[in-house]
Order: sequence, then structure tokens, then C-alpha cells
Amino acid sequence: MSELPAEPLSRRDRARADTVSEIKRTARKVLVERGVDGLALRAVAREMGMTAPGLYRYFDSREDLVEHVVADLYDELSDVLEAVRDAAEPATPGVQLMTVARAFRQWATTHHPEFGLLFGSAAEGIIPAEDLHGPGEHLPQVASRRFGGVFAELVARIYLEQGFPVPDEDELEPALRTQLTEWCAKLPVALPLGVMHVFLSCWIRLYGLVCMEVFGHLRFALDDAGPMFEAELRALGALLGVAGEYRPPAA
Amino acid sequence: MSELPAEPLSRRDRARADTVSEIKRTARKVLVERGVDGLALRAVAREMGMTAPGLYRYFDSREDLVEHVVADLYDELSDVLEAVRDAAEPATPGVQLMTVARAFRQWATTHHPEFGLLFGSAAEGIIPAEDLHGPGEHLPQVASRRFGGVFAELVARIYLEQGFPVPDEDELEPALRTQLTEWCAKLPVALPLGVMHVFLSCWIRLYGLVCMEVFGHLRFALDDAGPMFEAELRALGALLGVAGEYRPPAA
DNA sequence: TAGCAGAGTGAGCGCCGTTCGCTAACAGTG
DNA sequence: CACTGTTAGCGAACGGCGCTCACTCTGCTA
Repeated sequence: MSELPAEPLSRRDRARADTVSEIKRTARKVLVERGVDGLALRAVAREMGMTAPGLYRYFDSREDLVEHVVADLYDELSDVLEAVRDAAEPATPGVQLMTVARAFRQWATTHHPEFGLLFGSAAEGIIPAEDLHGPGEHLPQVASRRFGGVFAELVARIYLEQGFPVPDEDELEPALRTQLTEWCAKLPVALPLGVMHVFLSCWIRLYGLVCMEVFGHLRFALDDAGPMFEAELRALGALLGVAGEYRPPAA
Repeated sequence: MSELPAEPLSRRDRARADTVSEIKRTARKVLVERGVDGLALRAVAREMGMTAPGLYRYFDSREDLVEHVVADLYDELSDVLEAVRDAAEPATPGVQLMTVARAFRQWATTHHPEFGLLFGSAAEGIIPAEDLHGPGEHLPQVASRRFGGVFAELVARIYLEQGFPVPDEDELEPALRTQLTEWCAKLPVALPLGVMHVFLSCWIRLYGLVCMEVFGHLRFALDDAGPMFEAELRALGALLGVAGEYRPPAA
């Protein structure tokens, strides 16, 4: 939004900005060291030689601080995903999608507390229900849209560049068609509803699998979900007509 | 385990059992009224005219109480699922599976706080990591096995009674084959590894979808995940060779 | 009737989020 | 320079939390 125009930052404003970013940095440190539940205002303040009430000069509440940390984490995650996407070789959308998906799982498993904050059930309260419709300008919400967009864009590119089998609009149940139409209207580019459906289904499998793995809901069956993830990735590739581009993971 | 043999309950023991169940009942009431975070020992005690320390006569800690509530909820959910399974008409495993899946989603969406306790990221701590292997006799763990078993049994019955397409063992990546073999060894009946794979993949789609819906991770696209759930159910039916048994939801 | 086990209490510890009133240090103006 | 208004940060305090401890009371049993 109004990023660049506000150039002349006063001495005070610069100090303030520094403090804000130090608080968020410290909050993340506390998050990593002590988990989501240990992320307390007092702990953050203590860690940086302040007292808790002082933080209220910078954030309205613990909730507010957490929201800002969440938004930053979404941005960081998006940066990572975009970076691996742009570095993928060969630079076809199919290979890029699989690379990005792997990087997502990688980030999730190596950033357990952060992932819990972004995707756990504790995040329920963070994206308020009132913002269901409308612009939804809450910080974490816009940041999470960028994250989801990385995947959505790649699937869209695969479809536009080479296509993949998609249900006809009139094969979709009317109720689902309505839902998908409403969603589609919110997006910058219009795609066939069948594409939206396929994307959602893939998304559920990828994202659902990673969430289940990280939150321990797969331990009843697997103690390492990696191979299952690869199998799903392969299946998704087949669905999107890019099975031939599947390569075993680099690591 | 030792349920029936301990018949002669003294007057005191009966009183104690009553108190235990009253505490759990009250805890659930507090859970529903005030959410997962509001489920505090003091709140439970207050609600039933006691003080918090008194609860320590019955439960070792808040954690312990929560575990017992979780186990009870798993049992209740399993009861519901088994009931609708046994009432499904016609009583084919395909119809039963879809009915049970719908009932699961129904329970999830109408019991938001309870679902959060069972399946949210807060449940991470509840099933301890040490119990990864071995018997895993922690209360919530055995209760959750019964829950998962309802689905697993139905998929197994579909396979055994009429079969469905399944990858050959040597089509599976070696790493995945190892994982599935280990899991299979823990189960009462041995099934082809391909069946385990298909079941897991279905499970991820069903369970992942419901979790994402309830925890708000699908709101970016859908404000009612019902139609998408039905579409997935249909797709799963096709995968398991029971597409013909799909019927639109009763409601 | 004496004694004992168990239920339940109140006080208290250290933690939490949050509010309030205060003291400084700072920035800008005459 | 002095004066004024703004801001950062602090200590105290409120109510709530999980949990421990020492204590009382009650009901059972020997």
C-alpha cells in the first residue's frame, strides 16, 4: 500500500521501527524456544530487557503481536517458495509445482512451532469470521493469500500451457458449482470451474497431508510421512498431466 | 481391560466414580461454553461448586483431566459412527462408508470445540511422542484407534468383498513399502500393501478436508465446504469401486 | 470409641494479559 | 534558552491460571 511515499522518517520513527522489528524478532525466538503456548508478552519483554506493559506502545495486545508475527512468517514462507520455484530446473510449471510442494513440506517439518502458529487450530481465532466475505484486509489474511497464490498460479499455468483433464461445468453438482463460481469471481483471472475443483482437491491432499504429518495425526500409521508425501506428489502430477516431470527428491 | 470383574464397589467407590464422571461432564460443558482455552481447572471446579485443588483428588493435572475427556469424546464419536454404520440402508460396506464419513463431518461441524480438542494442533502434546512405537496404551491413543478402525474396517471389507484397483507391491517406492509393511504388522489382519496405500490416501482426503473446513483453512475458497465434501466422497467412492452406491446426502 | 483414609478447603507460589499513573527523555516552538 | 506537548518505558495492581501444601472435617472400620 503506502510503502515508498512515506520516505522522510524522523529519528523517532526510525527508532520505533527498529523496536517493532526487534519485538517481532524476539517473539519469534520465544516461539521457537518455548512453543506456541510459551509465546507470552512477558516472556518476550523479559528476553529483550523490557517489561510487558512497554510492549503495549507497539502492539495493541498479545493477539495483535501474534498476528504481525504470523504475517511475517507467511511472507518468509512465501519468499522461500518463490525462491525455489524460480530456481527449479527445468523451469516448467510441473517441476516448479513439485519443487514448491516439497519446499513447503520441508519448511513445515523444520519449523514446527512456526507452522503450528500459521496452520494449527490456534490460528482459528486469528482470521476472524467476520472477514469471511469482503476484502478481508486483516494482516495474516492478505499474507496467507500470497502463500496460497504460489500454488494456485502454478496449477493455473500448467492448465493454460498444456491443460489437464477437468470435469465439465455441468458435471459438477449445482451447489458446488455455486461455491466455485463465487470463489472464482474473487480471483484476478477467470478459469473454468473444473480447474478450480481440481486445484482444490489437490490442495486438500497436499496441505492436508502436511498438516496431518506435522500435527501427529498420521503417526498411527507412519513414523515418517516422507515416502507417502512423495507418492501423493506423484499421483498429483499424474492428475495434472505432468507425471513425466516427476523426479525423485533431490535430498 | 479389568472392567467387569471388579464388581463389589463400596459406597465410597461409587461416590468417587460419580464425582469423576461429574467432573468430566462439567469439563465438557466448560469446553463447549468457553472453548479449548477456556477449559480451566478452576472454571470446572467453580461450575460444580468446588475449588480447584479438590479436583486433584481425581486427576493428576489439567493435562490428565483433558486426556480423559478426550478419550470419552473419542468413544462418543465412535459410538455415533458405529450406530449410523449399523443403521445404514442398504447395509453394504460402500454405503456404510459414505454414511460414516458424512456422520464424521456432521459431528465435526456441530461439535466445534470438542473437535478442536481431539483433532486440533493442541492435541499434539496429548499423544506423547515416546509412544510412537510399542503398545501405546495412553488413554486417548487407544480411544482414537477405535475411531480410526471404523473407517479402516469398512475399507477392508470393501476390498475383501468386492475388491478395487490397488497398486502392486513392486510399484510402490521401497521407502513407502517399508513404512506400510511396518504399519501392516501392527494390524490384526494382513492386507496387501496396496490396500493400505489406497486407504491412507482416502483417509488423508476425507480427514484432511474435514479438519481444514473446521479450522477455517478452506475459507479462502469456500464458505460452505459441504458440496466439496460430497464431491470428494463421490470421488473416493469411484476409487473404491463403489461409485454406484453413492446417494445424495439424506438431509 | 479411637483411629485412619479420603474429600475438600484456603493460602500461597509463580506465571499470564492487561490497565493505570507516573517519570523521564525527547522534539518542536517562542 | 525556556516552554510545551508527545512518547518510551516502568512499577504496581487486578483478576485469572496451574499447582502445592497444610489443614479440617466426615464417614468408615477395627
